[in-house]
Amino acid sequence: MRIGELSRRSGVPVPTIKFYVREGLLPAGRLTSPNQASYDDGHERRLRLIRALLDVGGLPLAAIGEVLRVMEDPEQPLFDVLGAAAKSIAPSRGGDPGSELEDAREDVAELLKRKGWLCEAGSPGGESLAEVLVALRRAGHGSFVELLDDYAAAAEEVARADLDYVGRRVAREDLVEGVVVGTVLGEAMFAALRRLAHVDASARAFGEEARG
Amino acid sequence: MRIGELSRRSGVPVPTIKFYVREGLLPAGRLTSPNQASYDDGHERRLRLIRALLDVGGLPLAAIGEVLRVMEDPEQPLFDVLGAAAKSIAPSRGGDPGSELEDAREDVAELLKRKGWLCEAGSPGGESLAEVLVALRRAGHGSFVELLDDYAAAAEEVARADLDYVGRRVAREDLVEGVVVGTVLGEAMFAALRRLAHVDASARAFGEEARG
DNA sequence: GCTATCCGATAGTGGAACTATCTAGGATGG
DNA sequence: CCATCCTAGATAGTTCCACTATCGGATAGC
Repeated sequence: MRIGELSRRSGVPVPTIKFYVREGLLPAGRLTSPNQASYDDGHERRLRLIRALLDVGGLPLAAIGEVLRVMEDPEQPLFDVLGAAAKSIAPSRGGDPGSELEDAREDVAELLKRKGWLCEAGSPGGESLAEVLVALRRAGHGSFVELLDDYAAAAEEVARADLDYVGRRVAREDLVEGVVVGTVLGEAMFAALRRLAHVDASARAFGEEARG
Repeated sequence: MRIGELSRRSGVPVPTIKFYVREGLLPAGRLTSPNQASYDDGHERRLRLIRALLDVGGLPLAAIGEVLRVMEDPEQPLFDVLGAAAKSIAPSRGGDPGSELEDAREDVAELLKRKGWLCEAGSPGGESLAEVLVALRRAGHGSFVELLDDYAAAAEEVARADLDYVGRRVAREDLVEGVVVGTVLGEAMFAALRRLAHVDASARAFGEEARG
């Protein structure tokens, strides 16, 4: 197919497709003549993945590029694919390190020990968590961390479900994509469900009269 | 205190504070003379909240402004504060509505019925969820929705914990802030925990050798 | 009086994600 | 074989967002 059809099928404008090719997010089409190229289903699939990660996952294009590069490389151990997906999500906010972050990192390490989780506190997730704890304290809501254990228990459940999902895939390509999609879109899915659960929980707690 | 000290205490540059005042995110200081103003702890607190929502929550300033406006208005029912916080998070992506979204909305309605949740499918959370389902299907990972029920169960747990947290607050101001912080930063906290849980779960499933 | 700081206003910056335009060439129906 | 539309590749421009810089006065505190 030519770029016009790819655009029609995927819903992405032609100039945007060209832009993604320039940015290295999408492989160029196979040239059939100096100014004519053909695209296949792989391009369409890739394009849909990019849009999903961008629109729903909210990842910046640069992060999407990194994830795709790791995904594509068959040399990369699967473990690193998961790591890359996780790392790309982290907004990587900068700020003065300070002792607050140190304290938070210790809290994270304690949590991991308490739960017996097999991961280091220095991993991307651990760093993100420490940053969240710092932000909570700086915003005057340090007591929110009391919910850490409840949250962790729920996260464990979700992670089990996620792993079950990717475990069902056989081809490496599918598996890798499953990890990425699961990590990124799963986050959005859970966030939406959590908001719905909030509505339900507060309707039950405060009663229907709170709506009027 | 004057703006310089506010800046030092909060870690936000003076021009940025002025910018936030211009944008209506932060009330102006109390003028003590035509070109001199004084700021108090409330300003500092507000500033920390803005930075937390911006840096960790990733909310755009416009959304933060809306949330703050709802928070400040004592006329607003608490229920709406939660709604505003939830709505602001939704990335509000636009695209052709299509029948895909209709189908997804039905799936959401079915889920709510199945779980017996007291909320309408048309709420912000429901719309977000429907959009995620559409994105999953468009990306060729429609089977990921099989995890919906597991995710929903975990979301229920988290929501219970959240409500417990805000329920402990007495003053309306604190309560409202608790809702906002809980909604926004709680999401980031859970996301980080989920990534840690992924590492743990895959370490257990694939064994330690997967690291090398 | 002197220097650091401040107020308010206006204009400029840099990054992200496109979008527009242009040239030169190819595809295709009649 | 010609008119019309499509295409590749290149360059430049746009929009939005979150700041950041600069300026002309005025004030604080010694």
